[in-house]
Amino acid sequence: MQIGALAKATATKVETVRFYEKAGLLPPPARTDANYRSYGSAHLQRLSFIRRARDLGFSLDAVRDLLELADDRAKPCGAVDAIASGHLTEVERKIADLCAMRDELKRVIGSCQRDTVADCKIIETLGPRVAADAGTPA
Amino acid sequence: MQIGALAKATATKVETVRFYEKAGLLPPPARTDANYRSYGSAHLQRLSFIRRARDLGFSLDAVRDLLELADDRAKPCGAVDAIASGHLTEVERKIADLCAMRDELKRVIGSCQRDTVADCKIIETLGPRVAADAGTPA
DNA sequence: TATGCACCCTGTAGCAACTACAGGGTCAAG
DNA sequence: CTTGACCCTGTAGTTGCTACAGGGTGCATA
Repeated sequence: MQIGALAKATATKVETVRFYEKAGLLPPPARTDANYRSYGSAHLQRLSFIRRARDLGFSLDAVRDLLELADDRAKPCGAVDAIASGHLTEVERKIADLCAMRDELKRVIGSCQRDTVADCKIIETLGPRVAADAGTPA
Repeated sequence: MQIGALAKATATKVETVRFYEKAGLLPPPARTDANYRSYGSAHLQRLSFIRRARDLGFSLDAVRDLLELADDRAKPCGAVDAIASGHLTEVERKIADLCAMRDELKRVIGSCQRDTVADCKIIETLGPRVAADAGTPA
């Protein structure tokens, strides 16, 4: 299987496959006489794993750790759980941050019904209407 | 006002202030004899504006556009609204994506009560249990 | 006066996680 | 035998900073 076929099978760009190899996530495959990468089903499985983990928002570092754990079937499952739970916490934090942004944006957008920037509540909210005194500017 | 004071007043790092200047968000201030940047209240206002917009998640490009609009008080307010609304849509999309991630993560994490990676549901979910056949691997 | 320290300067390199290109080689079909 | 689709390496770009390295400035204190 050439890199293009592997990429297509996993909905990944060819450049990204090579990037994962360089990043140490995907082991370097055998090469043909023409120096083309030649992949087998083990690579397909591994890249699928990487894609799924990335889709769940795991960082490349986390994916590397998960792959290492997955490779040693005797390792304790708790380590996997710890990575996933830590990531879940992080995702929940991001959601909370974004929800706060969303609420504030909605509040700000809803407050403006004027015509020009001079009266715009949005601009007003962003920059406090301090007297346009320059102090010691330029 | 020196760069350090401006930075402190806006909870910004000194390097970030210089970065905003290079990025064209903050106009270059006057310099002292020693070539130190010298800021006035106009700069303080502008940097505050930038910070607030950034806290709301606007990109630097969007902030640049907002600043341009804010500078011309005759401009129509609708342009501001368009930028903010577009950003709100984007934020809502991100929230939806993250919530989907969170739900899936919770599902996956909750499903595993085993001891080792061999039985771990999390790993199982990430890599489909295809027979560990290598096909034409290395 | 010296010297130490906090502050300032420029310019560049690094982070994540790719993506895109430049400038080539390979291979099968028409 | 040429066209096109594929492959190769290596580097630079993206966003929004952050962190140096390698200097200069300015004030207070011993």
